[in-house]
Amino acid sequence: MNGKIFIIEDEPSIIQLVQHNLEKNGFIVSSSLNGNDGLKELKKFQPDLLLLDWMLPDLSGIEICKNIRKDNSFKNLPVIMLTAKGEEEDKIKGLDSGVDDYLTKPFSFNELMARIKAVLRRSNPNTVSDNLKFDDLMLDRIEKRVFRDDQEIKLGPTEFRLLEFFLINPKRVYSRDQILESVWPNNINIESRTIDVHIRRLRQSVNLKNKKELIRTVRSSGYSLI
Amino acid sequence: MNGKIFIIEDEPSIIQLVQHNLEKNGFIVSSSLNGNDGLKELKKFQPDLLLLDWMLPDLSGIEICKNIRKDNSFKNLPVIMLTAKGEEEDKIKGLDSGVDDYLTKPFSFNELMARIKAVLRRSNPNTVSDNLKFDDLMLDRIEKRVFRDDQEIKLGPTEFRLLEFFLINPKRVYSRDQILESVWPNNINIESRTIDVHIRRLRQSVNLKNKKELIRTVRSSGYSLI
DNA sequence: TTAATTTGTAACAAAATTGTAACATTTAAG
DNA sequence: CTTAAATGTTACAATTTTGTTACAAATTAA
Repeated sequence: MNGKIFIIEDEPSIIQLVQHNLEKNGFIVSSSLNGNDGLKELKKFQPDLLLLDWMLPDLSGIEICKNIRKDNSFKNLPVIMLTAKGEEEDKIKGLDSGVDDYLTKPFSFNELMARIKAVLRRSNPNTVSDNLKFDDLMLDRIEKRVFRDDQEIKLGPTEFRLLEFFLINPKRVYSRDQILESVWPNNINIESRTIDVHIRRLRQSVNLKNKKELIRTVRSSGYSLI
Repeated sequence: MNGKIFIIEDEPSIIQLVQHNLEKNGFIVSSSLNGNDGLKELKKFQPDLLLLDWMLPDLSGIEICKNIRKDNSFKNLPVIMLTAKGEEEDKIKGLDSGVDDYLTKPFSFNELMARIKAVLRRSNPNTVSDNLKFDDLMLDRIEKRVFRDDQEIKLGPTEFRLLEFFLINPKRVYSRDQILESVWPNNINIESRTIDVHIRRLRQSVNLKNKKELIRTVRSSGYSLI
């Protein structure tokens, strides 16, 4: 992962948390605690993406966003807006002002990361290197391929999404409900037993001979990688 | 070749010659006849490279160059300076002001082209690719021809753009929506199934006998080269 | 203009994927 | 050991997705 991210956010603890984690993930990060400083710094920093707080001491996030869109050198700068709970009703307004995505506080860093990747992938594919690795397994989200060591593993769409899901937090145990919610398109109704079958299919593909089992069953809880 | 080049030059005949030839080579070109206009236009045009005449009616090329270097959004804009004979003694001064390369008038277009390529290759490699290659496939963007090994492949316009699109990021999987957005002129409405048919046509042309399949179908995701 | 090429879509064929049921096996508790 | 619950396995029909072909409309060349 590489690319520059700028943060405008008045809550120092959030800045610290996000900045630290983004840097750990290979991004170059800079930030401002208010809108006016932010707009100035932005010019110097030339980021690939902007994280923007909705409520700031001086300018609102929306005003900043509109400012940015007027400036030709930032015309296509992707913006992710951070909003506090209860501001949801304003979402549409925000989207109209040219925001690329939203995140409601409090959010998990993983969620933020996912949004950042998604947005960057659209605007500037080179900044996002998207390989998920675990043990001798490698999943390439861009080429949609999976390898174990150097041997390619062919997966169907659902198996791919399932493995992708596990790889984001390997080792973590997920219940069938959690898996269902994250891996299947929303509002779909399938039996929880169906997941077992897909796990079985995934296992069959992933467990090459002479390789150790990668998917763990946690009785009465769910599944995880191991 | 692709990329945007801006020219600031007060001699219309030179502009015409250079602009015309650059466009024939796939560049998008815009120009101004004096320094003040040029500086304004530059902002709008956001070029990948600037051709700058040394002597201009209002500002000197050097002044323009210094101006540009002060502006953060142009910090790394490559500049090639055009000088008339007899100004050589000033070359060093010019280089200090942040010019990337020089060309003494009169110059041949080929010479200019060589310098442009050299400079662009350093600053922005993606803009300098006359032909796209992948495996035994070669697409010449200038002559609009495609070869597999040495055998020419005739493609229709849409097939050509489609292949060109894939060749920029081969291996990467694109959804039908992404393909549609990038390969078809904006605001056009076609069914996503239509892409399948064009893929089929492209395959038929590209897959010569005894050659391996080059276009991969990724079920429920899209297509890529392979 | 006419002829030739290119393009988008519909319609059908083929292939891959999916969900579920039914049965088998394993596990944990008593 | 027996039993019940949870999970593994298999087969299969239904659905979804993609491939293929044909054709009329649109575009371009002659």
